[in-house]
Amino acid sequence: MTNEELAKKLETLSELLEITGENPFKAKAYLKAAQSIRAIPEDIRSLVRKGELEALPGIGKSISQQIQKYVEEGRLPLLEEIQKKIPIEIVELLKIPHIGPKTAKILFDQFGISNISDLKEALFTGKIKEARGISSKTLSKLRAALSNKELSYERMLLNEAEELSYRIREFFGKYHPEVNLMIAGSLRRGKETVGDLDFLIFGADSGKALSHFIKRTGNTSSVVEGEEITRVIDDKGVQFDFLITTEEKKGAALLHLTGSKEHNIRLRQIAKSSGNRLTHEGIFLKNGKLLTFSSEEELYEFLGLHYIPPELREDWGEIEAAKNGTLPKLLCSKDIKGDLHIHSDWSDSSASLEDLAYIAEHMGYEYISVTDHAKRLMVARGLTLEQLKARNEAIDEINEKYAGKIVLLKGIELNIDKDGQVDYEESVLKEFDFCIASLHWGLSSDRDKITERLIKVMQNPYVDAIGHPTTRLLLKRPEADIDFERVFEEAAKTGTLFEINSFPDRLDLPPRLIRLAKRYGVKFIIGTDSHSVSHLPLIKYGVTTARRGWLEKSDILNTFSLNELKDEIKKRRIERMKRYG
DNA sequence: GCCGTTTTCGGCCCGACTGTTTTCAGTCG
Repeated sequence: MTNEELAKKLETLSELLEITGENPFKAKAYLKAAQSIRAIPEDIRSLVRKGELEALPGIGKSISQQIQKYVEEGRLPLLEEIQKKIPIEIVELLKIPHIGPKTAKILFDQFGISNISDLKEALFTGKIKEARGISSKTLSKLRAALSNKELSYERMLLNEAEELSYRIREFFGKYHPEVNLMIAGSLRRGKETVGDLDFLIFGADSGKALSHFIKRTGNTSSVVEGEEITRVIDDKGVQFDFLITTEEKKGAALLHLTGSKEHNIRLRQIAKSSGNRLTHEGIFLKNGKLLTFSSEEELYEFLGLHYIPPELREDWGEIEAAKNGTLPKLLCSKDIKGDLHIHSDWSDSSASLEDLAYIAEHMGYEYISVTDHAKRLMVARGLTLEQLKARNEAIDEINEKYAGKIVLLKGIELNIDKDGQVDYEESVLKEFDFCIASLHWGLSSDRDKITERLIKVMQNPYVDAIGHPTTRLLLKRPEADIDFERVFEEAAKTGTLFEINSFPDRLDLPPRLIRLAKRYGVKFIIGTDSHSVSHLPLIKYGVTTARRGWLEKSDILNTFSLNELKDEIKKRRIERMKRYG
């Protein structure tokens, strides 16, 4: 049982309450509770044990009791009660565009439809010809939505979303240079995965440019074209939202379209508490007069807040921090002095050492760490002792050739075996400048077992960092079940660094765990896990993820100069040797 | 159901767009 599982259950409960027509604010309360649980890094079971559930925002007496039952007996009493009235699976229907709680209720009441396959059958066999409360127009929209359903739900990885947004930019830049386009939404916040692309658009003939864009995407069946909002879904199912605004109003519009929704709600509450109304146009004062803002900075200032960078806008405490002036001074890309997780063609990358040196120098780095796979990872051509020796000599040669330009550190990516041991003896390990240890097998074994493996490996004096710690693959494989409270508590003692892996399908650690680790005093590195020279620029996604985890320059060891970095690694190894060696 | 530095009761973010229920409800972000 994980926080995520409980959050999903509470969300389902919230949706069922909406469908059954309960007090909508009660339904919202369950949704808020779900969000609260998803945002915290601590295991919900330990909060229940400590009796601290009600300290979470949006969780009061009643929901706390439900959660307690769930943790102790694996059931939510309210869910069981509602289940008697309506099948739980009906929440599936809400995923379909144009079906909300009211329409779902109508479908169930009038036709007994409670899942997608029932609905499909009913729609396509003509079982539903007319319904009270659902027009024939809506029915044909539903048919359209269901016939290409699998296309419309997918989320994109951050890099895919960014590349797509550049193509949209190019289109407008080429054909409509007079309009201004600004990227907003979850892409601007740097969220790990992106559902749709949001753009602000302003300037002369924005409407005309958008009509052109709609024609170009070709798919006109699902277009929404209003005065202010244009929505298009392309033939791959990707949704583009455009908000038309003006130069004077673009600050409020950008804030609105960037979100997150939860962040916006908090800001509107703040405006409201002083009698004003915050909308996408600006601030409506008590007397009805509209104040406009051409930048977000001015708007935050009006609300009495320091400027909040988009990456922090999740209502995870940033508003309180902006009020008190305690926002972090976030890390920047230019702070990074080197990439500490790179593979070469000595193992399974396509990049030669010389390629890497050349690119790294041109990226302005001071050093990189070549962390080829260690011998037990056969599929990735892990290095034998002989190969290792030869590779290290090759690194020495490159370092001589590039002296004064870039330094290649002799690194390795070790495999953590089932007992928390790694691939080589200490006599071999001590030759490396930098060792990352990663989990590559046994990812689905039970919580205690994986946790123990990590704790054991962190006690190895030469294991400097843990690579892609949760082992998640975004949109593919969930996080391994690991007790990170125990792991980070131990890491604070062992001085083990935690990687923020920049590869777009990993972005691992996730931000909520970064924040937990930081609370324990853990330090971090950012690595790309590059397997080709083209991967080195992916570091920016690692930086974004670190920013979403509220990290500052001093939290990340690869913002240090080479000498500082070496000293720090040495210091930490000596400390571990004293304790565990 | 939750919440409170004006409140333990009476609120709970805000608006665009659509379709149709000629004054508004439902969906969406």
